[in-house]
Amino acid sequence: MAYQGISDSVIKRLPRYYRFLGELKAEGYTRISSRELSEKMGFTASQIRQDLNCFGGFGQQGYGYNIEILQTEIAKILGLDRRKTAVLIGMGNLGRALAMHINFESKGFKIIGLFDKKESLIGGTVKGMPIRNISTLDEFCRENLPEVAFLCVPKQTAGEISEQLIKLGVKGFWNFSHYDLALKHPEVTVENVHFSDSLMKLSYRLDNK
Amino acid sequence: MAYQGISDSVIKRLPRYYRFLGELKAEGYTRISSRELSEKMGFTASQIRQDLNCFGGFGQQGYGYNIEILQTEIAKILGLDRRKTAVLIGMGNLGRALAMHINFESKGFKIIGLFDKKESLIGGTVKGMPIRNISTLDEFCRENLPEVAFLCVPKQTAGEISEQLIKLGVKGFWNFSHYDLALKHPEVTVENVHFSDSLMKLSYRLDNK
DNA sequence: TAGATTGTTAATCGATTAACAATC
DNA sequence: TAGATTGTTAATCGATTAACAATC
Repeated sequence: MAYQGISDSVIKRLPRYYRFLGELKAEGYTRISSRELSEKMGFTASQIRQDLNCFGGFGQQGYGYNIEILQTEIAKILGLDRRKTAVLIGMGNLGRALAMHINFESKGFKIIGLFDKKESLIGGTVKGMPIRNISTLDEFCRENLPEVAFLCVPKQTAGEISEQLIKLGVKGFWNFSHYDLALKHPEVTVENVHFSDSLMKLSYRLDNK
Repeated sequence: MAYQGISDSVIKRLPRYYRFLGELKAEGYTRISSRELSEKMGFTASQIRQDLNCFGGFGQQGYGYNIEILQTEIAKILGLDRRKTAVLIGMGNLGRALAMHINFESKGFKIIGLFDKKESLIGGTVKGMPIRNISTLDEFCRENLPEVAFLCVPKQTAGEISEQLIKLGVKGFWNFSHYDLALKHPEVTVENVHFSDSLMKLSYRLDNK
């Protein structure tokens, strides 16, 4: 089931629904109405019903939504149940923090390879996985066919490496560099995390609230 | 100069303008038209002119925009020239990565204190700054009055600590936890960075492109 | 059945794009 | 002056909110 024509505005709210439903489930709730959910989440009830109805009628008139079922449906929509393989490029502080911190499995990803170019890092392990020499990336990818790459390298390196990865069949990037991947390669999926953009927004809002 | 009524849609594009103008400047350009900039950035020329005119007429008819001046103006709008003091709470992998990786000064921030509760971390240093015991946070804040906190603690801890910080006068948060600070404290400024939301969006788009 | 709440259509609001007069 | 390009108003498009009929 491939959805299309669903706007980004809707998609960006789905992880939040997923998270809140998980919390409600953990608190022992089994059902909830769009009005109650709206109060907890800060969206309007109307928006919640609109959003969910992009993907199907998960609710029941007069009753509301079954939390367990709804959360499972959203997980399916987000593709969390389909395991995607990933390589992590760049094992500096950030790459290491991601590798150690994040529960990738629960978000539908599995890291199958860690890479860096720095001699002092190569051969070390993180969470039991060896850090490989970036010079072996080509060979590794041809053998293991990762679908996605997490890019934790500086801007200067990002261009070359992403080019290489795309040729090797990588279809998506989680991009922490300031290299403008989406602009250069519109054919692949790019999700950016730009810390400095985020900080600048915070800066603006502190002064203009 | 406090702007208001400027929409979030506009604000979120400002860091990108700032970044691209910096690159153009580094490449030796001195002027650019909205049309040329639109081709480089992937926005429409119309949007660029609209965005910039929220804050003033920085261009010149028949000429375009002076890159140096425009970038400086955007820096002022974003408040990058006004130094805000910050404490970083939580020196696990993520907190450490941020402290080491990011050039806070150029984004208008200065970290004045690092905190954790873990005995093994306390007393260590990162970039020459000592990691302090979280139990001394109260005292430290009363003396040094940080304006902002970077929150790199797990969800369970985030509620209590943010409460404490708000009482101590902290006005803004860079929030990496899943604790819903903005919902609980609408009076403070909150900028969230949610890795898992970002990953889930990537997951969705991989399947539905 | 009566009450509640969804799914869905219509109305409103806001953001983006297009057009063009002002002006450098 | 003629050409270029902004600043700004008007038109369009999309997203959010409101309303309500369908239905559990």
